[in-house]
Amino acid sequence: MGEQKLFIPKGYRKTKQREAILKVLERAEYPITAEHIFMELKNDGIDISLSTIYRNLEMLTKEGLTVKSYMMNEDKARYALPDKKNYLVCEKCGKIVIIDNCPFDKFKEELIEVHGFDITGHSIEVYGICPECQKK
Amino acid sequence: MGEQKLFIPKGYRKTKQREAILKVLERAEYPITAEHIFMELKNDGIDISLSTIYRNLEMLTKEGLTVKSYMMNEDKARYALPDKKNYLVCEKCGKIVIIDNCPFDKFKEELIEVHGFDITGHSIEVYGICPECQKK
DNA sequence: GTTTTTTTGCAAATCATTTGCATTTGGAAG
DNA sequence: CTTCCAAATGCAAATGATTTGCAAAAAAAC
Repeated sequence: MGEQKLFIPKGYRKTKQREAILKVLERAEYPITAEHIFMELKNDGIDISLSTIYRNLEMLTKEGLTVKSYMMNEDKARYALPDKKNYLVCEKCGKIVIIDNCPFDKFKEELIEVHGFDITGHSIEVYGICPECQKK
Repeated sequence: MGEQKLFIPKGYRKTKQREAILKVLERAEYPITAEHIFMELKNDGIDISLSTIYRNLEMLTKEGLTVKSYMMNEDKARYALPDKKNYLVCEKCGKIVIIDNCPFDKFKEELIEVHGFDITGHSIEVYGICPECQKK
């Protein structure tokens, strides 16, 4: 199933902190914050410094292994593997649902044609009310 | 042409600072930062406090008159009128181009069907290399 | 094992954004 | 057009996420 193959990019060393961070990102179901990773690891009994987490997230993002994003009304960055980059957020309960078949791909061609850009990436965030909250 | 009709939302007072901020947002061609508004107004000879700008942007965003977003590799928020919400960013020169005919609308129905969300908003950010930078 | 270079942890520094509070202002009511 | 009060502003201080300097620890190289 959802097996990822996150690896430590070439040129960087393999450390237990680095691997632990990757593991948390792998099992996360949606974009998470640095603080979230910190807590998660604390639960796992792994002691790590927040700055190490930030430094690794910066590296991973630069290397394209993770994607950084911000959620509406939140002041902290979230990080996720690229396949969890597009998501729906429920404005009531905060539930986050990943958009699997990214609708964007179908528009890519159109955008290239209209604007002439060589497109390298994108990020889509959608807000709404989830089915459960609609019933209330 | 591009005439906007930004107004001060009902229940809020008309102040010269508020109007000045709205004016800057109207003439901006893409999402701008609070600092940008501050500078712009300083140039216009209008003296205003940064906190007033932040307070107004928060209000405008809450009222739906502006949209807040973050750009890749930037740590500060940007604000724009809703029609300038979706844009392309050149990774080389930083040029920003607004996506006029938002491709998203075509997917809205599909998303509603698949996830059952009642969709209230979205934001799309696309990265790439602009035509000029491609030539270099 | 020893050396070299990267990574980490800690504490202090940054920097965008927020907040408390006294003062000013808009505009409703008289 | 004066009076009055809530809303808005400015300033300085506080906040909170993220970054950074530096010495110690740990990888990979030798």
